[in-house]
Amino acid sequence: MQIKQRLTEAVVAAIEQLYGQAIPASMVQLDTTRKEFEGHLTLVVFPFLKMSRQRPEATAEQIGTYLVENLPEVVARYNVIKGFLNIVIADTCWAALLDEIRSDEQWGLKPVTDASPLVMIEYSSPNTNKPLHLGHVRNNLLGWALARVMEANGNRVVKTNIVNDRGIHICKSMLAWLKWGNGETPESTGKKGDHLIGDYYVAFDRHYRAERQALMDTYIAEGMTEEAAKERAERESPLMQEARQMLVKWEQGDAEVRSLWQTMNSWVYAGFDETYRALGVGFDKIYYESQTYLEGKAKVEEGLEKGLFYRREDGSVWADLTAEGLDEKLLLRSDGTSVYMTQDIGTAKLRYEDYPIDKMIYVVGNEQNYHFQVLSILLDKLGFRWGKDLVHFSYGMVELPNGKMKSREGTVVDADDLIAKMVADARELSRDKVNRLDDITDAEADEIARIVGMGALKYFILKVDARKNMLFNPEESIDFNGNTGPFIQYTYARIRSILRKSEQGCTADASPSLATDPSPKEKGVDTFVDAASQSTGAQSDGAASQSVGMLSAVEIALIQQLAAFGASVRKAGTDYNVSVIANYCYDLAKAFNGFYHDFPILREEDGRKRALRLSLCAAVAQVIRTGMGLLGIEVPERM
RNA sequence: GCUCCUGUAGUUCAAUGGAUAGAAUAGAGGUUUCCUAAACCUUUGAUCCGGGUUCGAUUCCCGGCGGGAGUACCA
Repeated sequence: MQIKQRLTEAVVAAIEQLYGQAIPASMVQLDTTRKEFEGHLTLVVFPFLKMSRQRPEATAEQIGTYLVENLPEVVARYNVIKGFLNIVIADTCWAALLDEIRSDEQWGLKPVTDASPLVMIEYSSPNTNKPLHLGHVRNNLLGWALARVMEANGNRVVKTNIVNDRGIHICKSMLAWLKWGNGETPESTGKKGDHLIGDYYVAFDRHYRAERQALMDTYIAEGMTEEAAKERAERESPLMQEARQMLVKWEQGDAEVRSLWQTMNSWVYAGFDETYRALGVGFDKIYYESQTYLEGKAKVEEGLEKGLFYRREDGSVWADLTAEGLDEKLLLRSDGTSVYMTQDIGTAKLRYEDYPIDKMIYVVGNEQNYHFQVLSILLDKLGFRWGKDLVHFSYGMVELPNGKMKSREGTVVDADDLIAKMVADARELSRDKVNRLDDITDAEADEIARIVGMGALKYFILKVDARKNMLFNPEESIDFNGNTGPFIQYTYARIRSILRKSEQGCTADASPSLATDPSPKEKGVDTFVDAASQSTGAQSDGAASQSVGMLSAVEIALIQQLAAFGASVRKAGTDYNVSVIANYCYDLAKAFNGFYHDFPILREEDGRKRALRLSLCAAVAQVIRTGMGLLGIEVPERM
C-alpha cells in the first residue's frame, strides 16, 4: 500500500531527525486504527521510547507534529492516546488510491516473469483403488489455491500430481474384480470408474476379513493365543497371498496382469478427471509411481555407493539419521523392492531433470510430517538443491462427528456425492429466490447453482487454517448464510447488478457513471481529487457516518480495506496460508454490505458522489473477484 | 516412552507481542412502498491450569492437564 509505505519512510526520517537514530523500516508498526478512535492508521510508539527518552505521549506528539509538517499531502492531522499515534490520512490520498485500484485489473498481485522463481507444487496424489473423499477434496482445494497464491506473489508455478498407481492396494481391487466382477465395466454398470474399482476394493476387504476370522477361529481352537492366531491368519490368508502374487507378477511385467492393470486404472482416471473438473483443479505435469519407483531404486543404489546409506546383512538398505536427531530409515526392503520413501526419491529425480526447480512444495496431510522431515534430509544428502528447504504444506485431517474417515469401514464422505449435494442444495435454495430473476433460463439457473454450491463447499474448507484438523458434520449441511462463500458471491452479484443498471441508465441520460466509462484511464483522478480537495476544510468529529466532503468515513474505511488486499496476498504467500485470503474477502464483503445498506448509490442525486460510489462498488467487485479467484472460487453475475 | 501438531463463546472459525479478544451459527428482538432480505441492525455468551520474559501475552518460554498424529520391510 502506497500510503503506508510513504508513512513508514516519513517515520524513519522523523526518528532520524528528532532523536538522531537510524532505524530499520521493520520497527515502524502501523496498524489500522481501532474504530473507536479518530484516524486511519495508528503508529505504535513504544519501540521508540528508548531513543526519545520521553514519555509515550510526548514522543507521539513530536512524531505527529513532524509528520504533519513534512508530509502534509498524506497526513491531515493526528491525535495521541497513550502510546498510540492515530493518523488521519488526507481524503485526496484515498481518492487517488481508488483510481489506482480501478486502473489495474490485477491490482494487488505481483507480476510473473521468465525470471521469477520456479515453484513446483505437488498436490492431490491419489491412490488408484478408490474414489476421492472429503480428505482429498481438502487437499485438492488447498493445493490449487496455494498455487494461485504463489503465482500472485510473483512465482512461476508448476502444479504436479504423483499418482500412486501401483502396489498391493490396486492388486486387491483387480483380484476382487476377477473373482466376483462378472466382467463388469463402467459402461455396463453406468458407474463412474473410480467408484466401481472402489467397490471391489471394499469387496476384497470384506472377503478377506471373513476369511481371516475363520482362520483365526481355527487356530485359536487349536490352542494358539489370539494375537498369534491373528498374525498367522494374516500371513496365510489365501486371498492375501494371491494379491501378493499378483503384485510380484506385476513387477515382473506379466502381460496379463499388466493389461488388466491398465484397463482398470484407465477407468479410475476417467472417474478422477470428472471429479477434478467439478472441483475446478488441474495439473501441469502428472507423474506415475509405476514410472518413478525404479528411478528411486537407482538413486538409492547410487547413495549406497557414495557411502550415504548402508546395507544390512539381510540385504535391506537403510539411512542412518541419528546424527540429525532422527531414527534409522528403511529405503529398500531385503527383497530389493522399494518403499514409499524410495518412490518419493525417484519422483524427485525425474522432476529435477524436468524442471529448474527453485522451491518444492508438497501438499500432503500432517500424518506424514515425519516422512517429509526425513525426505528433506535424504534429498539434501543426495544433492538436490531444493531438498533442504522443501516445504511440506502440512494440513490437518477432516474429522467427522464420530471420528476419522476410514475408507474400509465406509465412514467416508464421498467427493462426488458431496459435490452433487452442494449443487442440488444451492439449486433448491435459489428456487425461493428466483422470483427476482424472472427472466432466468434453466441452464443459467443450473450454472448459478453450480457456482454457488461449489463456492459454499470451497469456502467452507479454505477459510480454515490448513494446519488445523477440521470438523465436518454430514447431518448439518454446509451453510449458505453468514460467513460463507455464497455471502461473498451474493455481495458480488449485487454490485454487478448495480453496475449493469448504471450502464443502462448512463446511456439513457449520460450521467457521469464511471462504471461505463469506455476509457478507465481518463476517468476518476481529476474528478475525485477535485471533489476531495474542496472538502479539506471540513473537519470530521469522528462520528462514524458523518461525511467528510465527498468521502464519508464509511467509504474511506472501505477504500482502506481494499488497500490492504496486497498485504493479505503477501501474507498468504509467505505464511503459506490461503485462509488469509478467504477471511479478507469475507471482511471486505461484510464491510461493503454495511455501506450498501446505508448509502444510496444509483439513487444518489449528487452526480459526483454517485460516480465515486459506483467506482467504489466496481473496485470492491474487482477485488472480490480477484481474491475469490485466488481460492479457486467463481463469482456469479447474478444469484 | 519419545517426537510433532493442537486447546478461544453452546457449536464452527478469527486475532505480524498492541488499545475494550473479533465473526458466523444457535438463542432473544427488530428492519422491505427504496440499488437483489443468500442482506442489514440490536442483544446474550469465550482465551484449559500454573509460573516466567516486558511498558504490554490468546500470541513467546518453562511445567502440568486435555485432544490429534507419527514413531511399520503399509502407502
